[in-house]
Amino acid sequence: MQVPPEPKPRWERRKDARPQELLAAALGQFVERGFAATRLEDVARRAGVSKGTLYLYFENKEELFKAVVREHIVNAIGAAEQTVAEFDGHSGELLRAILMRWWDQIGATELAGITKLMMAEANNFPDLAQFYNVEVIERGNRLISSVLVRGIARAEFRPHDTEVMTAVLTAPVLMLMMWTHSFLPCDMSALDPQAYMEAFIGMALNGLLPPGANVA
Amino acid sequence: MQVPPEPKPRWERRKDARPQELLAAALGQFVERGFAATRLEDVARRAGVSKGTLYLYFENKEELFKAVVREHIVNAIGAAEQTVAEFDGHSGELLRAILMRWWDQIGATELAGITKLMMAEANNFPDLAQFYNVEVIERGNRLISSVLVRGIARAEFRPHDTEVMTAVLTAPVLMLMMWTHSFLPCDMSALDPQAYMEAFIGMALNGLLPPGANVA
Amino acid sequence: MQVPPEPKPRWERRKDARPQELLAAALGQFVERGFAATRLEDVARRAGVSKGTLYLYFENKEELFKAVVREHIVNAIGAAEQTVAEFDGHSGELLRAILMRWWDQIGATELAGITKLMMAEANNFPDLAQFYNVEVIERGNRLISSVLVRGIARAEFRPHDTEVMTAVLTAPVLMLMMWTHSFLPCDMSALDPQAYMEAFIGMALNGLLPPGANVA
Amino acid sequence: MQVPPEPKPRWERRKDARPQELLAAALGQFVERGFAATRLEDVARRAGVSKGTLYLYFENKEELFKAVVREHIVNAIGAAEQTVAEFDGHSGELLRAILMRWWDQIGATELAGITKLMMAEANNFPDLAQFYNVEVIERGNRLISSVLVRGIARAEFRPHDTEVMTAVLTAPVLMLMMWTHSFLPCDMSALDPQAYMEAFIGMALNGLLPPGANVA
DNA sequence: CATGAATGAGACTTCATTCAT
DNA sequence: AATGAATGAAGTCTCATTCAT
Repeated sequence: MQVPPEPKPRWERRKDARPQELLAAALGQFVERGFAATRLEDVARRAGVSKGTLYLYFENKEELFKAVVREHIVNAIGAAEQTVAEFDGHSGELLRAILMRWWDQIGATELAGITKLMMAEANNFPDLAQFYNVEVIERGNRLISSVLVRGIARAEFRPHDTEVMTAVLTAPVLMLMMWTHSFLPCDMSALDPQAYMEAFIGMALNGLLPPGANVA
Repeated sequence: MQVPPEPKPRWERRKDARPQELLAAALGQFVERGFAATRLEDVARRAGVSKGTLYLYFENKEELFKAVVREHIVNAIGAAEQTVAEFDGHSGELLRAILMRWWDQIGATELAGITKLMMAEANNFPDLAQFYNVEVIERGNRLISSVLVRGIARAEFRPHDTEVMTAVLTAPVLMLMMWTHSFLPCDMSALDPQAYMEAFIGMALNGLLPPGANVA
Repeated sequence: MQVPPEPKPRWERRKDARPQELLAAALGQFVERGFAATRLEDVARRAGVSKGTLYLYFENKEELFKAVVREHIVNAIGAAEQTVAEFDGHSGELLRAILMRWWDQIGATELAGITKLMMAEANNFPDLAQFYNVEVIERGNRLISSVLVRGIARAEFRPHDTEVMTAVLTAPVLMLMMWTHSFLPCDMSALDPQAYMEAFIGMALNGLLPPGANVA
Repeated sequence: MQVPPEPKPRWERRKDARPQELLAAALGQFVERGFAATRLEDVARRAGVSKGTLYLYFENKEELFKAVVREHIVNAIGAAEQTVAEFDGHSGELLRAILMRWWDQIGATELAGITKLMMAEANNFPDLAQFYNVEVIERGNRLISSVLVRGIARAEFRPHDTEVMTAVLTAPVLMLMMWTHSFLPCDMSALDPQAYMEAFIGMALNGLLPPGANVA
């Protein structure tokens, strides 16, 4: 016999769902306007609540932003770390998989706006920068680096400085996110992200192969 | 015989110099704070004039910013176009030269802050975005593309979509500028620009070579 | 034979105790922060209930405050009136007793904070001022005055305007309360209340004695 | 021949007078409402300027308040110090003079509201309390104490602890100020300040005289 | 009885822009 | 040409009070 999960009264369900709704609204607004230019009143309106309600759930604007990042970005990194740990094949394929997945799950979504926002405003909000650096950047870089180290160890990549190469390899992806959320929305020069990613990864893998392994 | 241009009295020369001083002050402030966060009062103080004086020379904040861009960025592109037109050698070398020069003359200087600023705030200031896109981005992209076209035509590069590859190739440089003016000042992970540029260009040229031309 | 009042079941006793707990919490918060600056949320938290509960027992902030005053201050005055009625000795001793008792039972306790609060905020909350004036001030003044009248009648005090002298005599005590709850907490100049009260009463009694009765 | 003082242009005169106007408006508003309850917008309206103008002259609300105190209170103390230094007569007369003058120049004026305000809100604004304690209270107390010391030295006062007595003697004056700006405005019990001061000073001087010197 | 989520008016503070001098 | 005083809209955050559950 099934005991249906006791349905919470609407009012309480509301309470539980509220933070998610607020975070979703905040994400949208932050992505559209940036951190400084986002008005909490707009976030509230977007979530269908009053200004004051935001402060029931988040201490202030910065904490609201951090919550958005934790909710949407930090989790995704954990999943990627899992993938790397379990992968069993050519490091070039692993690198391709990780980068494409980064693009697909973050870069191609609204979330890329957060990455762009951080690059754009880190300077003006040192606390946020510190937070994001620890929770996202350093952790993400470690992930990419580990793939490069693996590739070199297995003689699938030519030897190189993996720290620097990590910066080089992440740059085009980051840049594509930036691009997508800066000039592209002003409907300037169209740019096909898939083609861009393919071109970049093709070139990169090619450039990483050990001497003599270059192929068409 | 040449008649030397009558030397202006000092106070009048000062009058002519005034806009330059204002632009220099504005550049510094924009780079440090970004467009929105720059207060005209700070620009004025930095230039040693009053707030009102700014409005004698520039209609408003946006026009002041455009003037900064014209003064410092647009000119540099013209010079680079010259270089390309006159170059006579392997396209890989030309590409390397153009990219390194971009880095040295813009990326490594205060001016990179403008590039970063535009990526960061284009969304919030569509007029600026439009202006910058026409005057800087499209023109700069045409320059890189022309080098790729040249390389393919001379069979020095493998065939590829030059538009996309331009985006890919500019990304790491742009990204390094962004980086330098976003997280690095918060003294996070140090990153050696020279090493970064070398790694990137090395990889890129390697990846662009025609099949079979790969070398150590 | 007395039939003891039927003992209420525990949960109901708790119900009866609830207002007392709320008043205690309110007293503490009002004393610490003042009337305007006290947040009902803090009162509620301090009492271990929710904000809404306060409104079940008290119509609003002002009524809550009035209840605190009635509970803690008004009662004390009644007791003092009793003492005066029953006293049988030199009026100087009676005055000393009343003043010392006022200090010991109110001034030296948390309750002095209410006196201070009223002086501080009467102006901004005329309704509270009116209430406090009738329930506390006028009644208290009548008490002191009656002692002075008694002293003059018995030729134990020199003749004087008892209304004015009441104000003069209450001033140092009131001031000590104010002091204790304004600058002293900021740990400024220490001041020994006992010494202060002794000095004041000694001087006052001395000043009140009939001509020729001055003693060391 | 008289050279009329060159009349400043209206605009500049305005600038010079502006801070005084603002301080006057602020004084009035602070006295009427207290510190926390004073809205800067009201101060501005009272001075006939816009809200923003206040911030041209004073960094924030606290600095505005400090400026009011410096302008109106601190100066008065200096003058009183002068009087004491120059006085040549019985210390009782000096004490009477100082206290009456304090009342006349501060207590009976709008400025008493500042004294009341500080007692009322010192607790909630520790920075202001600190400032006021150093600039006003300690300095004022030193002044009174010095008179008592003088009186004892000249055998015009009975020996006593001058620190404590200073607190006792200032209390009635302070209290009268408090009174005037707390309950009296609510037009409660009238109280004649002159009679109050006379009664207090008479009693106090009487109480301070050396043993045996008591007179009618 | 009790809860606590929600509201919304209102406070301080900032800054691009104007304009009398 | 230059000043700098003045404006006022806008943004973050607070809190007494209400009300559905």
